[in-house]
Amino acid sequence: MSTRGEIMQSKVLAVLKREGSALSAYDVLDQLRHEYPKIAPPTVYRALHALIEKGGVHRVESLNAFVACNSTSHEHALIMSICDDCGSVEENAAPELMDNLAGILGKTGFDAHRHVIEVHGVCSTCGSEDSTS
Amino acid sequence: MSTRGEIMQSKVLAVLKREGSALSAYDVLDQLRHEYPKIAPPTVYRALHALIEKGGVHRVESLNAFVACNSTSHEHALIMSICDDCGSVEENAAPELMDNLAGILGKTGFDAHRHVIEVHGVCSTCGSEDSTS
DNA sequence: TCTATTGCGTTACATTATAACGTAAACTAC
DNA sequence: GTAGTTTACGTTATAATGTAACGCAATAGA
Repeated sequence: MSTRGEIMQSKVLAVLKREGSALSAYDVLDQLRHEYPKIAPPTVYRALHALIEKGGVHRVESLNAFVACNSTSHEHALIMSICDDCGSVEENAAPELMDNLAGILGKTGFDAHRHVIEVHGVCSTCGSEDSTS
Repeated sequence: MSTRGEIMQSKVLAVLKREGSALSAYDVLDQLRHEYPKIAPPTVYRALHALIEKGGVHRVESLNAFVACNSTSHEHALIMSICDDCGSVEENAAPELMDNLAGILGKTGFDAHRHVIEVHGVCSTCGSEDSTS
């Protein structure tokens, strides 16, 4: 096990954790440039891919962005609630929903490998604020 | 009501329908170049956005691609099953699953506006084929 | 130490998507 | 029908996202 890549991975993860919201790979890149002025996209993407493998980071497909995993139990299929106001991303495990989904797809003969469940809307914090724009 | 944009929209939709699978905007562009040699990305994206508004086309977020809607009833929230072997995309309406999801999110105070439910895997056709690679 | 492996830095490029602007088509009113 | 308005088009340019490929350097194992 090489520990070589893990320095960069922990830096990337730290950046993502500092924000509660999803960041694009290039947002992460910009943050890391302070410490590593010559860093380039492949380095960031390599770290992100490794972190996704490990489950420490999730890709938000509908934003082309990345977010630190903050679910206590590392589920492999979860619901992501994305607030279009403030950008926050919440994770929810919902085993019954997954069972339900598996049932529906099972009937069609589809063999599911990966689930992307992303819900866009307004989080409770933003929703309860006065909408005095 | 201008009918002006609809010519291009119907061309784009025709291309997407000819394939059962998801196409990138640039795949569509290449197809249309036969008929419109000078067509450029904004034209295709404009048509795609209009078609998505109308419900004739869905965006596949996890592929950055587009697919013609083939569900009989135009549901506004559906499950897309994406075969990673052959690229085919199936739509399934699942009202109970949506209710289930709404229930889970309702408890968290999240107000859902748009659902992205995409399942990657292997379709029944590809799954039943001999895997003599 | 020697060697194999792995991931890094770097350059370059591929892919996906949009901004901005002038123009032409279609619609509206007269 | 013609003037004014709107709308989408074509065009150019560029932004944003993501990867291929290569040589090198660090680590691991013998």
